[in-house]
Amino acid sequence: MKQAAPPPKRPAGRPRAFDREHALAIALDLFWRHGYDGTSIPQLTAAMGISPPSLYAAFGSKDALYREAVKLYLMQYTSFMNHLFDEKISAREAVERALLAAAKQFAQAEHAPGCMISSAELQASPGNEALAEDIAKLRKAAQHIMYTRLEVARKSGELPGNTDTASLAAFYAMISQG
Amino acid sequence: MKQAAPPPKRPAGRPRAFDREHALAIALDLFWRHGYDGTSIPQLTAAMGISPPSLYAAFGSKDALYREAVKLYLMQYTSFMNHLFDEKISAREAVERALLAAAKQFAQAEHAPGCMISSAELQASPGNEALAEDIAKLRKAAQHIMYTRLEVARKSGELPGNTDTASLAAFYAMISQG
DNA sequence: ACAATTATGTAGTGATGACTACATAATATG
DNA sequence: CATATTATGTAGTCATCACTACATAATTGT
Repeated sequence: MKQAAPPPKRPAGRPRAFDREHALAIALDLFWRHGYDGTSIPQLTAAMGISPPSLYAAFGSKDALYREAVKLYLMQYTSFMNHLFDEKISAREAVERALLAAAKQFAQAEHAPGCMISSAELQASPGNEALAEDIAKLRKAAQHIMYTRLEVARKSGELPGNTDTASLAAFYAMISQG
Repeated sequence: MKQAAPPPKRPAGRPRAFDREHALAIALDLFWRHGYDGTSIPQLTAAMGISPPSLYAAFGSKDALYREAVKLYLMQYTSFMNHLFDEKISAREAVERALLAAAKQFAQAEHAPGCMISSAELQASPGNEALAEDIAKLRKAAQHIMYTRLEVARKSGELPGNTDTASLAAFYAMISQG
């Protein structure tokens, strides 16, 4: 029970000496570029300008930091998927817009090339199997979104009834990740 | 000057106790699956059934072993590219056949999924820049082959004169690597 | 002022990486 | 048989990894 706590200004204790969000953005960039195993704690702390204990106090572990980076990645760089939920346009147009937006996104030079999720999947090394599986789930989820949209279109007669929507979704997913 | 050396049966010295080619094939499989950094010397020696000194005596270094594995990969698994040099069929058909053969190739369960070269490119970590650059060259070379074939078709009037062959080649390369 | 709490910096831990020194075994040639 | 040559096995080297123990500094609440 917090009693008479005004607006909780600060959580008490010594304040953090660096910007947590900025540090996370740096981690995202490095992980994106070099993968999980390819990015070392010394690299991260050097780029962030902090020491290992600060990193661990703020993020817990390398694994946890990576997961948070992926979360940020999904929030910032996969908004193009929203086109798929726009019911006011046809499925064909929705997919086309999503792919165009994705291409535009991934072509920007300020990011690392390619999709972080699909790149990460190939780099699975022993010891990080749990992480690799979670990443695989994410990729499959994205693919499932497109599959669902295509299924809706097929049932509404917009696509031929015998269209292989699963393959189509896989195909489009592949392209947007290339 | 070798004097009176019959057919050179054996090079003298203690004979190797394992099959070098078989060991190389194992290395290719591991590198393909887990990438350069993701494959450790203990992993390699364990899978080959030999000890580190034997590996180093036979292949020199991890870097050299990887390059040799890539060489084997190119010889064994990129023959589908040959369709592009078949002048008796149209460019469209050549590309189609190459893509189909590539898809069939990469779908086989006995190999690791995807293209070894393009997977490797994303895993570049500091310290292996030289290797990463060489791999990038290989990928660009493969892309250039397809580009050349399309250019021939364009100049011969088979494709519209304003076709963006470079983009087309990139597109097809992307798909075959997906 | 004092206690409680949280962050920081120095320095180090145990594990694992690529790679090798050294003695020894197995083959060729004289 | 002797010598040169090459491979093997044991064991270890040095670097780097993710992670942390510990003392200390900075803040909040009483």
